[in-house]
Amino acid sequence: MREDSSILQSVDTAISVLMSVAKAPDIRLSEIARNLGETKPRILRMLRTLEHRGMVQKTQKGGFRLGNTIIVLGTAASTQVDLVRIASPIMEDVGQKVNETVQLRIIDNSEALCIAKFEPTRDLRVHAMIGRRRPLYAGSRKVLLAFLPPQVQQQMLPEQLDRFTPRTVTHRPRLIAQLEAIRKTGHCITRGEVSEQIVSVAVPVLAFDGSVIAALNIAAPAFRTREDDLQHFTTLLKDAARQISKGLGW
Amino acid sequence: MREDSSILQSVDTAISVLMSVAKAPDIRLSEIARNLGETKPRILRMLRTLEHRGMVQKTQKGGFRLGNTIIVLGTAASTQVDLVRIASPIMEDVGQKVNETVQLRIIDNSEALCIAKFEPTRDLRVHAMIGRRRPLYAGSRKVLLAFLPPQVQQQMLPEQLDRFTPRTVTHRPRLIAQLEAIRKTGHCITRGEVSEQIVSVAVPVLAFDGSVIAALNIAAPAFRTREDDLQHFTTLLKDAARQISKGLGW
DNA sequence: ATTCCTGTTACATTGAACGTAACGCGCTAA
DNA sequence: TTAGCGCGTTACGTTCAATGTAACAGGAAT
Repeated sequence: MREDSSILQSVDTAISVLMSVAKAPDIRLSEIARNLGETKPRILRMLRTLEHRGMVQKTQKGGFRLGNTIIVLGTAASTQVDLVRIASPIMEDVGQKVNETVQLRIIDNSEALCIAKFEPTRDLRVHAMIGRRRPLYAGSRKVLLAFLPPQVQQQMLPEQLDRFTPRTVTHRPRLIAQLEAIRKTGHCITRGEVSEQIVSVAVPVLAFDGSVIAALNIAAPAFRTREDDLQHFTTLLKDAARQISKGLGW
Repeated sequence: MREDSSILQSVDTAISVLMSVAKAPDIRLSEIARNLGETKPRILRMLRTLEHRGMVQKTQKGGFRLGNTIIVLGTAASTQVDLVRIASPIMEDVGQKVNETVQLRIIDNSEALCIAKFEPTRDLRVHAMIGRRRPLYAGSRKVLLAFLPPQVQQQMLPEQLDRFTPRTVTHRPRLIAQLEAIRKTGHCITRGEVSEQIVSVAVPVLAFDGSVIAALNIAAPAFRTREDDLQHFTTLLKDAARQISKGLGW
């Protein structure tokens, strides 16, 4: 684990502070310091600086939460990141049609990171959350792995494949075989690999150069999803992914 | 202009770099350095650090734009900042009813800052933008000034009140008189003070302690807005503001 | 071939950022 | 009441992280 010398430590830990506040609203100075293993004066200086720029703000209780500047930056980011900007209306469209949850996920730091979502208004639905990270090997998000060179796949996978449910694939050769199947069919259907009673269909989204940059998926409660629904989902997703890829210049 | 000693300069300018990227997508390293009056190696280190954490990312052209981490933080901020979280659905509701643009603005750094918006789908509509800053004295956003102590009002106003249109109020005593009227009626209607042919109605939003923390407004093209529409807007806005204030604990 | 941009690296200097220690304050418990 | 413990905060002397300078390589335009 070589620390890159061209990284500014104070900026880096200021970002860590920001992430701490994002994760736990109303968090206190001391707790941030404890979590990050830093001294209180240091974190105090960080928070003062961040507050001065509106990145965080004090709450009535004396804790901290994210500030207005972050909202402004976040809005700007949504229009700047091509993938999110282009995919959002298309995801909305698919979501309305199937009345189920749609998510867009990318590989980030050897994990799957949700960067856009659509949730239907019905009472019982699969919950999705922008910013949530999950392992790459469990659930339909494994499409993200499928089209990578085998060597890179290995780097992305942890030593140990943790089990979430009885259906989680923790056997490496079995996973490799599944990836092969995904490459053949161009999509991935999983049932209850991460949460019981949830089925998910995912397809890859291609970047301008033809590489896989994201996975687009529909997740739904198993009890109301029949086999022909899954076929329908797959068709819709493949079409949507094609539109997104086209928007990205592929 | 004393520089506060408890502010970390490298973090502070890293935030400035972030703002530069937000303002101008695809901006290049050299341009950021030029705009901020910093050296290239310094900005290079900033960008490397920010990129390493996903706050910015390189574009195909070699420039920089905001990254995925900012999207994640922005989403978290929207749920953490009470004002935005509570106001959003209410604004949506008002916007649907009147089929015109609704905005929520706060005072930030002696300017009005838009932190939430609703835009109707119709072709001709008033454009709104989260993050846009405008002077406090022009247009219906002057409600933000109306309920401040006179001394603070003076601090918020620039030396010179710039003119946007023939209708912009640049005469200080006239502005003071208008603020008095706003305090009496509890709302503000302006016509073409910032852009010709746009009318705007705004009401104050009260925080948990009864202070004015935001202005909620509807902006519409003048030609399709009759006098009784404005009355209708005012009624809706006052009701919406009351709901938001209640949600904030007032 | 020359000029003028980029982005980048190397390195010696220095002051910004650091940790330690101590403080005041508001709790809760004794 | 007193003691204890957590909080946020301040002051200060030390030090190494961050800095600017200078020089470099590559590309585009002249």
